[in-house]
Amino acid sequence: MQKDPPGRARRPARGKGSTPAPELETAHRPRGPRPAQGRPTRERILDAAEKLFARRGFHGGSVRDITQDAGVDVALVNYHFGSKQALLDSVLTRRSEILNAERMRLLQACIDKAKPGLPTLDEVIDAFTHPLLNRSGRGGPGWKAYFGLIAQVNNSTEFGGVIMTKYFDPVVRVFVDTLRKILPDSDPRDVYWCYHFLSGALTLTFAETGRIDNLSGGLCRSSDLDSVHQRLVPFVAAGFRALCATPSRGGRRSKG
Amino acid sequence: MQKDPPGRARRPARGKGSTPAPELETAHRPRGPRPAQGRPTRERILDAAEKLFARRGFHGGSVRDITQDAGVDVALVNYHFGSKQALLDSVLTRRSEILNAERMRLLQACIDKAKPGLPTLDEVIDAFTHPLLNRSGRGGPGWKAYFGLIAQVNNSTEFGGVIMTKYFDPVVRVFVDTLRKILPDSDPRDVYWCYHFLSGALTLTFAETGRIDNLSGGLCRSSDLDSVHQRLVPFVAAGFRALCATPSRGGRRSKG
DNA sequence: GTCTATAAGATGATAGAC
DNA sequence: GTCTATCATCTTATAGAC
Repeated sequence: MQKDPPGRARRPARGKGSTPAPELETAHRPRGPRPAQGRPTRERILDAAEKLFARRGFHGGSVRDITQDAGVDVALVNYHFGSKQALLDSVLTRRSEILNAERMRLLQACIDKAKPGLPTLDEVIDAFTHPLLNRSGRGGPGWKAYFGLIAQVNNSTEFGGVIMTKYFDPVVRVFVDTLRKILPDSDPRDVYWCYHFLSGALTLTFAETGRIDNLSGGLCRSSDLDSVHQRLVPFVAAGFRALCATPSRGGRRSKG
Repeated sequence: MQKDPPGRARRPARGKGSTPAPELETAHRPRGPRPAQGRPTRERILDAAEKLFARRGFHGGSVRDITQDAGVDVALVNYHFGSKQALLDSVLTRRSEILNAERMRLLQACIDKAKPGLPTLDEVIDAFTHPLLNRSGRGGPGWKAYFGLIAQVNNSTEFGGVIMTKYFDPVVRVFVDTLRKILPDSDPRDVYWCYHFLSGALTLTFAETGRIDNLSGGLCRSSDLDSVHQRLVPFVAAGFRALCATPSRGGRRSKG
């Protein structure tokens, strides 16, 4: 139920092929000060929004901060995206599509490789986590910021349920279904809760808060995502095996 | 280095015994409209802040929203706490002290019980997680909101490192030290990372976003914290065992 | 597509009466 | 300890010139 911006197109049509040539300073541009660096305004805004939303949250990063960081005019957020909320949506969409495609590709690859059998638990968990941790660690500052934002969204009462569901759960369903095939005796509820634990452990990693650095006296570094990945996969796999190897009807382990 | 509020005490002295009697409407109060329900203004503000910070984040919950929800005047936040940031600090302190005390008590109890041996992994993890999940599930709406806030703070780039360290790491250190005694052959880095995974899985649970409800088609409910606890302890314990049973020098499992 | 200018209201914080 | 009133600034968003 968003207010409809009167008398103007919400999203200007944009042929994907018509991306402006990356020239720096040419002849006569009407007035524009900074479509600079050959990066289109739209992308500049997305980059800055990603960075500031990650740093200070959706409410903490203002449209003014964002446009200032992007080096473009304040009004251009509303011109290109329609509203601040719609800007957040665009930020999340941009990279989630890339990630979802890669995750599906990797999952399918390890399923195919194992045929006519099934892939191992570790292989599937790896296909699910590696695209994310790898890009956060090696994809550059944009990806790093994106995952920092995901970390906050996932744990947010306000956004967690809707946004994560919308952008990631289609792929998560395929992932969970595969896991259930590998763990045929499991109670489906156990599998879902194990996925939940994986999600929490993974997204806290994205936040790179530096807490573990302090806690461990420098032994561990938040930014060392390879070390995390090396450990996250066997940690989670062991958890899945502990809970999902048996049917566990009627509740496990009552306490007290 | 916060600005020093000129010419006024930042925190008015407050004898703990002098809590006003819980009368509803008596004779002649000078002008006050709502110290109502026998709940002191300070507490009313803390309750409302907790609720709104949990719902919309620190930046998303305004001082005006908070005081309106508390039914008190806007100016009273600055009178009682000095600033919005200081209000957040007070919100976090209030319940963390209770939790830390209970966690230490439970941990010590299971250490004593096991003497001259050591407690089990499951017992220690239970002592660490049960006070939180139990209060979130049965402590009432104030506790529920508090943990929702913790969920966001833990995954926040802005606050995660400083705030979690300040309020919880003293107890976490004791916890980790105990775990290392139980897992004498482990690489300390593995133990820290396992704690990190536990922290992520636990705090995502606090957020109760409803995502798992949707994903599981209603099989799991975010609000069913007993089910989570039942599974979290063995999940995490299995993860610890998988990683921390061996010294693992020189990095485990290289991938590709 | 980008700019200037501004609307219309929200924000954190303070001074001073009571 | 609580109120009224207000400050100075920031907020998202829009209208219209170029």
